[in-house]
Parts: sequence; structure tokens; C-alpha cells
Amino acid sequence: MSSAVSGERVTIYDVAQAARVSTATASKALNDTGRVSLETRDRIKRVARELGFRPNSLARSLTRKRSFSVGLLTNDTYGRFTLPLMAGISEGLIDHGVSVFLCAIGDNPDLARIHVDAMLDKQVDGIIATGKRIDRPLPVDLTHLSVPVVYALTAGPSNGVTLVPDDRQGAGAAVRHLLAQGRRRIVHVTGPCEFDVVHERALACTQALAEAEAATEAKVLFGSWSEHWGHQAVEALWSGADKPDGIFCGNDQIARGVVDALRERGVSVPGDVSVVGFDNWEIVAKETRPPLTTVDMNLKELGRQAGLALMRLVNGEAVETGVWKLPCSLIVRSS
Amino acid sequence: MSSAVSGERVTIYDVAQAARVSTATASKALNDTGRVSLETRDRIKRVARELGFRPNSLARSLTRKRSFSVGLLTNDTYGRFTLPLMAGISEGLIDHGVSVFLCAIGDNPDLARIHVDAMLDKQVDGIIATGKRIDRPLPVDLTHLSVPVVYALTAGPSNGVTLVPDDRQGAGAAVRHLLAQGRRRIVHVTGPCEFDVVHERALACTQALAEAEAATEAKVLFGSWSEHWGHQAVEALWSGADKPDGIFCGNDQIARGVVDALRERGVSVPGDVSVVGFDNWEIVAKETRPPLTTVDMNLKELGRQAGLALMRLVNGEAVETGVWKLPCSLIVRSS
DNA sequence: TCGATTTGAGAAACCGGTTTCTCAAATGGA
DNA sequence: TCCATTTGAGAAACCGGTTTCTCAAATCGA
Repeated sequence: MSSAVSGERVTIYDVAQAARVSTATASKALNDTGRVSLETRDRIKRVARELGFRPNSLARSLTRKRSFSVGLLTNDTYGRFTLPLMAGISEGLIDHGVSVFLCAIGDNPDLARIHVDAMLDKQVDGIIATGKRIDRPLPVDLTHLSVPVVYALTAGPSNGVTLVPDDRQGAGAAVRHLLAQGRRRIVHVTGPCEFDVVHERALACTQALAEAEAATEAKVLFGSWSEHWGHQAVEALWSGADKPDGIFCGNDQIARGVVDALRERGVSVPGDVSVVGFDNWEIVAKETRPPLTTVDMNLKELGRQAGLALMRLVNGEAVETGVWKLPCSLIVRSS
Repeated sequence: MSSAVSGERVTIYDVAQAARVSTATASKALNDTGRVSLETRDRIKRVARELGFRPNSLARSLTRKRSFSVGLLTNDTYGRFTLPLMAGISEGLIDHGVSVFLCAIGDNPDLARIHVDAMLDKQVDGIIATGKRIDRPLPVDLTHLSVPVVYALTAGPSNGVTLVPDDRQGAGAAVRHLLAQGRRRIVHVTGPCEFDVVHERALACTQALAEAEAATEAKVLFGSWSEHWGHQAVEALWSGADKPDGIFCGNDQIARGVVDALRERGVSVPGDVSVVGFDNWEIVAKETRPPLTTVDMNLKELGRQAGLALMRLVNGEAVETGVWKLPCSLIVRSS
């Protein structure tokens, strides 16, 4: 416990001297490797503890050729997806003594290149690439790096490891929830059709409805990812005949717009119409009146898995390539 | 350009050999230090470029005792404040070749300790502490570390360097904007009174109103940081006499609630009442109908400054201690 | 009891750079 | 022309660890 405020850091040399052994023996004792008697080993460990010895990670990395740090490259400026992911990665890796360099590269290829080079110079053991769109790659090529790369929430090469939420399963759960509420006239109000996830989710809607024999094809309205579009969609739907009794929205902001618009029209949620969102962006979903039932992509868990997958690659273990789809969870609130 | 796909990394030894000099000379040439003839220097640099030499940052750090990496400790799980800050720090430091380790520690002191130790083992040059509340410290003591620490958006020790937005100036600008719109019956709807910033901003309101001789004291309603509170506040205000014609809100979510509630009551914004928010959380502010005029805390710039201040400390330069208040900007939209 | 094997520990090389110190050659001044 | 100074470059030590190799002492088997 002592350790004292000895200005300078305690090195393994100090420990060796205090324990009257060579640095070689000290190193072996502390790492539980090599031939050292139990007695000596314990003594060295005790001395190290007393001196408050903490090995210099840089020196260790130099010989071990493992820096115990990884890089996280992100595209996402708001941090809405990145921070939960980051938290998961960090949580999964801290047990391995691994720290995470975060680089916000925006959409700037030059900046991305600079950051990637900086990471490689710092000898990161691997890189996790993440973005805000699953169907778009980052503005930098990571395929010929000397370190393994894992892709999360962004497009990766087909022979790489890519982790994404299972949009289809999530959307299916949302629609089945609406069906379970007795809703039959279900509409999907979603984002721009340029997004792959939009199609995935629409497809899942159709499948879920078909399974329940509620409809042969889901009615889908494409728009933008905004609250404003939620309002517009309700206006369009309620100006026609055949008004829906269940609405599944492409994200929580659209759902928020939909719920607000319905309330303004005097339509009761969930009395007359049930609404389900997507993302479980708590700050939106919980503040909606009534609080929004929505799909959570379990980004933290996804981050954890991405981190662990990267570690396996770093350790040379086999990892199944391709796209891993991780399950989403339905968060049932009052809408 | 060649460099080839030579599997292994190019070391300074390779460069030295190719240029027919010693590693000592190579190092001096590449770093523009020591005694080397211009001719030799150029040749070595050219060879290094041709071979695609990139110095191993770990090895360099070991001798230089500078790792060119810093740690960012954060409390904020949503990342709403952290990511803009992070982007600013990163932007300010990448020119210095410095990378940032991000650690999300939540409110867990043990986790915080583990992360701090991990950073120190990795020989970070310094640490930036950030949180979601300016009047609360992180759950870990950073005062006796061997590396300099800068605090941003979180409470630091009085002899430390702390950067925060100038809430008073920002709030003053907001109120003066309302006054300039011809508003005189101004109310401040804000968060819980346990927050220091709440008082700072309230005080600034009073001052601004006093300067304009519009009132001797600002009317302030304390509540929570939610949209819901915005609704409640409007209900309370409109059920009494003396309805306001200008509302300055403690954050954009409250403002959002206020604007929605006013619209539901048929009160025109900005026709009858002007509303100003705080935070410029674009995803809320831009989606409000009408788009919200609000105060931006310039977090990215704050991050940049924090990073640069830390660098100065690392380089042993003098840095003024105490609380630095950085200016906020009023973002004028339609409310 | 004696040679063969195992054990414990240290010397030294190494990782990939930086830096100090040394020294021969080139230059300068008288 | 001769000595003092400057210049350019390399040898070697170093940063703080890890790892291989060596070797004397202890243990083992016959």
C-alpha cells in the first residue's frame, strides 16, 4: 500500500532491485511465465505490490507487438449511434486491458486517412469501423490494412466481419405486436427508399402481415426521417378512406410526429390507433405522449460483440465472416 | 511511392541500410535535429518516402516520454455533449499528432479508477475530464495524477483549468433578443433549481431585464428538463393573468414543449409570443414548428480549446488556472 | 556413488526508435 | 604551412519492458 509519492514512476528495475533478483526473473514472476520458484514469485509479487509497480504499457507493447488498444472510426457526428456502441465496445474490452481510440472522421476522406495512419503508427491491434448508415461504407478503404477490421453499423467488404441489428426481426416483432393488439389495418410510415434498412423493414412488415393473413402486402409510405414527415403522413392517411388502426414507423422521430398529429386530430393513441417506433431513442420515445412503444437495436450489446469479435481476430482465432444480424428488442410502452 | 507489399513494417533500420547510413543519422535526418549535411538529410528523407517508412509511435514514445495520446473521461451516456466536445478536441489535437482515448465511465467510481489506471499505464500525456453537469465532479479524484488534467463541462478543483460555456452571457443574449423583438413581459422557464447553471441563467435574465428597465426581477419557473414541463409551464402561465409575450427556456426540450403547448392553445409563435431555447440541439430545435431560436454553447470550439490548453500544460507552458467561460452564440431561427 | 536430467535464476539480446559521446576529416585563421 | 575549430557521421547507451540462452546447483535414476 505504501508506494510513497516518489515523483518518478516505479519500473521493473526498481522491483527487481528491491527483491534482490534480476529484471528477467521479476518479469517472469509478475507474468506467471518461465521458471521461477513459487517462493521467489510470491516475494517479487509482494514487493511489486508494495512499491505500487505498474508496468509501462508502451515498453511492453514494443516487445509483445500488441498495443492493447484499438481504434474506433466513426462517421456519425451526433453520436446517437456511436456512443452506445462505444460504451459496449469499451465494456467488452476493458476486461482485456484494451483501450479505445475514438476518431470522428465525418465524411472527409483525407481526415479519415490521417486518423487511420495515426492509429496504425500507434500500433493499434485492430480497428472497428462504424457509421450512421448500414448501406454506405466509410470514406476510406480499410481492406488492405495490416490489422484486422470489424464493421458495425456500416457497410463492409463481403469477406469481412460486419455486425448490424436484425432489422427484419425487429420490424417483424413490431408488426406482430400491433397484430396482437387486434390491429389489422396496418401502415408502415418510414424513411427515404434509398436506405436499405427501409426495404428490409418494409419486407418484414409484408411477411408478418402475410403470416397473420391480415394482408398480402403491407402499405408503405416512404418519406424522410423527420417528425415533420410523421405529420404529413397522418394528414395523407386521414384524408383518404380506409384509415389505419396501427402504424409502424421507421424511427422514433417519425413516430413522434405521427402521435402528435393524431392527438391534434383528436384520434386517441392507443385507443383508436396503436403506434410503434424504431430506435428506442429514449429522449424522444419517453417524452412522447403517450410514451412510445418502440424497437431497441441493442447497440450496446452490438458494440460488445464487435469488440469481442475484433479480439478474436487479433488473437488469430477463426471468426465467421459475413454479416452478423443481432436481435432487436421490442420495448413496450403505452402507445 | 513504391513501398511494395512487403508484409513487415519498414523500420528506421531498413531506411538507414537503404541510405547507407547508421540509424542514428537516419533518425537525426528525419527529425531535422543533430548534425547532418543537407545532402545526406535529403537522401535519407527520399529513401524513407520511397520505402513508405512510418515511425513506430510506441518506440518513439518510450524514449521521448511523450505518448502523443490523451484520455477523455466522460460521464455522459447519451453523448449529447460528449460527441461535439470530442470532435473539437480531436480536431484541435490531430495537428499535433495526438489521438484521444475515450472512456465512458458512467457514475461508477471503480470503473473510473480502472480506466484512469489503464490510461496512465498507456502513458497518456494528459487527461480531459468531462461530464453532463458543470456543478458536479466526476466520481474519481484526478488531482494527484502525474499528468496534467483539464476539466470541461464538469466541476474541477479551484487550482485546475476548467472550461465551461458562459451561461450568463448566453442567457443575456437570449433575453436581449426577446427585448429586441419588442417583448417586455418575459418569463424564464427552466430546469431544477439544484443546477448551478439554472441560477446563472436566471441571474442573467434579471440583469438583462434591469438594463433594459423592463423589470426589476425576472419571473422564473423552475421545473424539470423535459418537454412535459414545458407544457405544464404554459398551462400555469396561461391560467393566470398577465400572460407573457416572451419565453426564454432553460433547454430546447422545454422550449419544444412550450411551443407545442402554445400551438395547441392557438397562441401564435412568434406572432403573439417569442420563444428562445438553450443548447441548439439541432435535432430538436430544427424540428420544432416553427424552428427554434436558441443558444448554442459552441461545444466543439470548447473542446478544441480544452485540447489546446491541455497541450500547453503538457509542454510545460503556463496556463491560467480557474474557470474559463467561453462565449455562447445565439442561433436565430423563426420562433 | 556417479552421471543424466531438471530446476531456478541471471546475462544478454531484443523491440524500434532517440540521444549523447566520440572521432576523423574538413575548414579556418595566423 | 601548421594548429585550432567546426562539421558530419557512427558507435553505443538508453527508454522499460520481454524472451532466449546459458549455467551452476539440486534432484533423480540406476
